[in-house]
Amino acid sequence: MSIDRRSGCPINLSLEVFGDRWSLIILRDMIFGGRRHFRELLNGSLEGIASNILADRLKRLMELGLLTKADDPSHKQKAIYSLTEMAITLVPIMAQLGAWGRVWLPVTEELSIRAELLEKGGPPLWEQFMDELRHEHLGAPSKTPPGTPTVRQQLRAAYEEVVARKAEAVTT
Amino acid sequence: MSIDRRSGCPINLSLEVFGDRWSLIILRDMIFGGRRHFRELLNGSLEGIASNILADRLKRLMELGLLTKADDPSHKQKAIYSLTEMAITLVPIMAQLGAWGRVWLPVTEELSIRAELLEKGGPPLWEQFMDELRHEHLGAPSKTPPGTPTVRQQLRAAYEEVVARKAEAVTT
DNA sequence: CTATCCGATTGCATTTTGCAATCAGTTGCA
DNA sequence: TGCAACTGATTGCAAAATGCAATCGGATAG
Repeated sequence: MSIDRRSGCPINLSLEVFGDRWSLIILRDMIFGGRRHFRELLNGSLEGIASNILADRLKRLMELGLLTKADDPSHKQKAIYSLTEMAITLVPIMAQLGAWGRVWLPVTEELSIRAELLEKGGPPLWEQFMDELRHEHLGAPSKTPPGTPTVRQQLRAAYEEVVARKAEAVTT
Repeated sequence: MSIDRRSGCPINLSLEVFGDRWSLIILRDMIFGGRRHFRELLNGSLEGIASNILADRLKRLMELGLLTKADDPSHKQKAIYSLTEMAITLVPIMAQLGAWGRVWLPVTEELSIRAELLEKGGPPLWEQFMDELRHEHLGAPSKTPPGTPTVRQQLRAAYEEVVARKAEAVTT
């Protein structure tokens, strides 16, 4: 499978890669949610993707060079999906999409806190995050000093904090 | 028409707005190509959009608050479409999409030179461009000093330069 | 032995898209 | 006045994509 190439315009070609309702959602869950397995992506996604669509998109994203698949050594039937450098460099796009959506669309606070953190951190934080993803998915040596909290930890902590605050607001 | 709201995630909601093959192409032609009329969008797009799809997307983008429509005083049948602030703030997303596509996809040089210029100019150039779009589409006073070449002029000049150089390469 | 989990695949109904033809009203020109 | 060209669309129809539920054979845990 390859893209249609309706034109050689970079924006058009980018849209041909992930200008559909699911490809970028899957990549979002892998990048920000840390999901690597079929079932994690199937059941973990808030939006409820169908299994046939998920299978099709994973295949497509592999053929386009955004993902790779490998056997999970812990389980003969499990496949583990990894992001390629091509997919990791989508982080700035994700950050901008999140920032725009947060301003203009009816987002929920729990889910937009990550976009806010990513926006506030700016390009340096994006770089740190991409470095971590290269470490996780490509086995690259991490350049961040030991002891530094990972971006994913920060994102998770920010999310938990909002959820806890909301729960408290209900009980009081 | 409103979006489905499969989830309150900013990235998901952004995708629900322009996660299809045409909406962002139309906005690209309006933003970078300066097109404001139905026929300009129909015939000018490199990708060849069908008229029914164009009509549908224009309607949808209006309902979502990204475009407005007004009568063209010069012609009783002409409609002129304008970008809203919501659409103008897509410029950073367009820039990132273009930058990513330029690196990873088989873009043509003529069409990617604009993405390159936008990338090199960075956020300050994006801001200047958005200011110009607010002037053109919203009637806002322009903050750029008189005499400064507009971003669209720069984009056009860069494009012409590449085309001319290519033509020369053929004849020599 | 069996219930559960694994990554998918199948069949089918619904929705979206692509394409060509066409619409009624407006305009420019002879 | 007449007529061709142009305006923003709309219609009908075929093809493709999507959504949904059920199911597959193999692997694993108890």
